[in-house]
Amino acid sequence: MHVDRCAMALTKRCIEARIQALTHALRAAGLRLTHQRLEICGEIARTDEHPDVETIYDRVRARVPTVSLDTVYRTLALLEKRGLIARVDIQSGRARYDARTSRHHHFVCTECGLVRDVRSQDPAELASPTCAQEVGAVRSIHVQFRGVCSKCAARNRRKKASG
Amino acid sequence: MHVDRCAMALTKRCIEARIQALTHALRAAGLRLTHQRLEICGEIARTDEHPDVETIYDRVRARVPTVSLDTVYRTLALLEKRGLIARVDIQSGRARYDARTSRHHHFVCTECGLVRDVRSQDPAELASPTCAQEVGAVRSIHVQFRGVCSKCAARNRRKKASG
DNA sequence: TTTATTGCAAACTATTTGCAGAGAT
DNA sequence: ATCTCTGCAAATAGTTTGCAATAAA
Repeated sequence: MHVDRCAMALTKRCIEARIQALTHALRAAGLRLTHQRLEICGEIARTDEHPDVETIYDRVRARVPTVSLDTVYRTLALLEKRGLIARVDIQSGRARYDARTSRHHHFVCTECGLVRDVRSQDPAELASPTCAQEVGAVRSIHVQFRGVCSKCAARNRRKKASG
Repeated sequence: MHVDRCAMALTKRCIEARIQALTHALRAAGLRLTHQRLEICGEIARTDEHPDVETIYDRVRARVPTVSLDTVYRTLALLEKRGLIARVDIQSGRARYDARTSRHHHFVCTECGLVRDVRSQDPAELASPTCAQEVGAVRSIHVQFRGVCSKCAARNRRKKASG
């Protein structure tokens, strides 16, 4: 019997739990749980295919024909801001270029946008796991460490102290 | 004496080598080494701050006032296509959302855009290296394995066989 | 009732493309 | 001389925003 060690299947239980987590968090924050938001939460919770905004919009529209694309954008942004869902692919709408061709990672400051090269210390870290290899042929590995750079952290401390 | 084990300084030698690599590759490919392209290669080679297109444009314009933004875009795209420089941040101009909150990585198919969750096998893999910690406080780690999914690979094989 | 949320439309940002003329080989 | 490359301008894609109307609490 073949056991897929990498499978991360989505059970009904799991979907329900996700919807609960999303809706409860909204309520707890004193935000309104509108019909639209409920359906958007449902769609994002019920899939693992990392849909883009347009796709979620289309699916929600099948249930709520009057929903607007803007509302989908706003709701997803809201959920992301609260850490309830994650945005894949994009940091900002801006491409940045790097002439360094050797393998390395990037530290990205989420406040000022600073990008600094980070040498990978552990060579093994760069080996693509068998899970990824099962999905397809891995050509490159991109690692981003996101956080707040020391400059921004210092600025924040100053602001806090003075404010 | 403090030794920065993570420093990746850019020496004059290194910059020259980069420019050589870029310009030679263009020539070798039978492409024209225009004044504009030379300056763009120079700017991208001489920095490690991962400038965005607008920034490169501004810098090149200081030397070549008549250069257009389009040319900068086109040249960078050309260099990237040939694997001479790398694009950071962006896969496509499209955000995708993920309701899974547990730590995991992503396999991204560069042909069809498929995104699949990849469980990280090695827990140590997720530890942020001290190099990154020196730049700032790491809040999250994003790992993307880019390549061609098995479906696309199969389609490519079929196309090749029939064509 | 109150105030957050919605839908519309318009604005905005980053990027791409068609085309005629300029310039590298 | 040839044919790629450039600059212009317009188009496009994805996303955000202002505002009056709507609906959740």
